[in-house]
Amino acid sequence: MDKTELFNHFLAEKSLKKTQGRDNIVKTAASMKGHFDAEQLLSAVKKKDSKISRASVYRTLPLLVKAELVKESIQKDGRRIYEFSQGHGHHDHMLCVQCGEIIEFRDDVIEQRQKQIAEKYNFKMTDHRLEIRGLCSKCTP
Amino acid sequence: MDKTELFNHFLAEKSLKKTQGRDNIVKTAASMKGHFDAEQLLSAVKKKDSKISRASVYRTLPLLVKAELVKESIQKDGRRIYEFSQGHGHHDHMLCVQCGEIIEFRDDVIEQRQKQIAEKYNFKMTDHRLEIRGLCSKCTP
DNA sequence: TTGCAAATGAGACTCAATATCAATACGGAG
DNA sequence: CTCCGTATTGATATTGAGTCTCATTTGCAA
Ligand SMILES: [Zn+2]
Ligand SMILES: [Zn+2]
Ligand SMILES: [Zn+2]
Ligand SMILES: [Zn+2]
Repeated sequence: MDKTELFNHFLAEKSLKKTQGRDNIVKTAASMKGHFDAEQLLSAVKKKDSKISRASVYRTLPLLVKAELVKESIQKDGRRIYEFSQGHGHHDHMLCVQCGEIIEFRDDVIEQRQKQIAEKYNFKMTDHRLEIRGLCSKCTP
Repeated sequence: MDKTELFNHFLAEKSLKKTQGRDNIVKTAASMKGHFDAEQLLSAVKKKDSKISRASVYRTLPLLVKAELVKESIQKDGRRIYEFSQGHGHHDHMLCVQCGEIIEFRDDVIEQRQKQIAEKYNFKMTDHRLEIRGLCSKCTP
């Protein structure tokens, strides 16, 4: 089942309607390489449907996040960025404050440890976000 | 050396001036319990000096962060929140999405592991942020 | 004290994100 | 398939945290 279909199932489950706008948005999001923000996605969608509105993109992005097709993260300046989940599952980020490069990683020790910590506090973890900031190898003097 | 003095030293080092406004802001920040945002701090400072401007608070907060007297974090909605460093050092957060409670924790296994991951990528970590989201014990059905 | 750069207050401004609302399009009932 | 109620949309106004501007004030060193 491909990503677009998955989204249609999600819409059906939630009694939301399958519309041309939403379809264009998922397909475009799926075609984005790497990280993008709402405005970049809007521009991209406009190439297919010049009448799409900014509001529709801003309204659809949270749906894609809920459907787990898109991952949202928040930068230091508070702006939201997204990336389409190309099936490579959960991962965390290292962000270079100099050149902006984003390195993705996944460490099972950390993942596991978080579960243990949550348990210790009787906290029911739904998700988490780990961002390591600093300088990447290219930017280290 | 108390926190206010520490800030004065910081100002001197950076050739910044010690002013009444900055003094009121540090002292007020130091008296804040738990987490607060810029507007809450502004209100609090206004009780001592009704003429303090929003801009001064917004200009001073980054100084407090640089001076390591205040810790800044960014919420899921992009807003910045702060907390005065009562000397209890680095810690990460668990945030209850239901009631908003913030649980602080520190886990050395995770702290250590992050250093190792950064090293593996020749990444020079300056700081990091880990936020675990979910439901606290009081909000679990 | 004097002089000047730094800092301030007040408010204009920015810009991502949200809200509004009339017009439109979806999709289930018939 | 057609009809109808409602979810969705586009266009635009509005919000709100945070930043910028600039005339005025303040700190501080000579
Ligand atoms: Zn993780
Ligand atoms: Zn870099
Ligand atoms: Zn940590
Ligand atoms: Zn709770």
